[in-house]
Amino acid sequence: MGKTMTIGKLASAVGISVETIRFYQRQGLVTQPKKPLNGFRQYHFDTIERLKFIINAKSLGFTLNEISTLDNLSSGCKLFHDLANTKLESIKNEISHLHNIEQNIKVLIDSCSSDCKADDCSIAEKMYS
Amino acid sequence: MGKTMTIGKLASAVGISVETIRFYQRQGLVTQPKKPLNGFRQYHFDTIERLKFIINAKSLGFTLNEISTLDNLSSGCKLFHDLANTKLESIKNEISHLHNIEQNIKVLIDSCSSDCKADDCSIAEKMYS
DNA sequence: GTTGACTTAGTACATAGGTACGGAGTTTAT
DNA sequence: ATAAACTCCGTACCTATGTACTAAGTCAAC
Repeated sequence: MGKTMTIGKLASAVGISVETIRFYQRQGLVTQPKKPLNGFRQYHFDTIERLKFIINAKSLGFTLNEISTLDNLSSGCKLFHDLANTKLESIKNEISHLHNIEQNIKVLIDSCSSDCKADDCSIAEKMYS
Repeated sequence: MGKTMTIGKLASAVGISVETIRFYQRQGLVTQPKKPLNGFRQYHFDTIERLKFIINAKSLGFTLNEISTLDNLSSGCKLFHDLANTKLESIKNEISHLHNIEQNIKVLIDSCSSDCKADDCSIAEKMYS
């Protein structure tokens, strides 16, 4: 018998909730161990690493769907490289989109004093056009 | 009789779907005119402006909930100024969050060649920790 | 040997912003 | 006058990521 644990221990070992682990199981991101006689499933130590991988990938902006296509890195990192480059592009796009919005909001904010009649407010002029 | 139109004309006037206008009505963002005898509601011309306001606000990153608290600009633009400043802050935060992610992904991408064995891959080292 | 903490499975709920569908009535164009 | 296009209302569905809850069974501690 190696290092195994129940789902609760696993959850606190990686700092997420039991419900979240179950959810990842339903999504196919984590495999569910077989049910033993007493009914309490035993999770292998490796599952901690798998969950950490998922958590790290999420923090890098990967969706659960994307993570599920990665499976893991044990067969080399080419897949990861490719997905990471794609993600990098989409993040750059998001950033420039947000920069645009930022600029537009700044222009609006600066375009009139902080409280004016609607009739001569250039914010109104811009927002209703 | 002033300028009124059915929902379909309204929708094509502002370039969104009928379903979306109905959705905005359900959300309380647009008021629904009374039902006349023939059953086909007539929308006032002003509703075009209201919808344009909503569409513009959305493109500035405001949520429908936020837009509903704005109501409109006819009572001065102070409310709008305040919300816009708050939104500007949150957009700046989002941008810096994305910049962080961008940096982290770049580091990962550069940290190993594009295809290596899992054992000596520094990506794996970082993703499983 | 009882109390409290834990696990099981399944299902419902939540957010945000819509999209899609169905059947019945109405209007418009030819 | 008839067919196509439009409108009405209500409801269900969609993505993404979980959270909450129930009822029943089990384990561990004192």
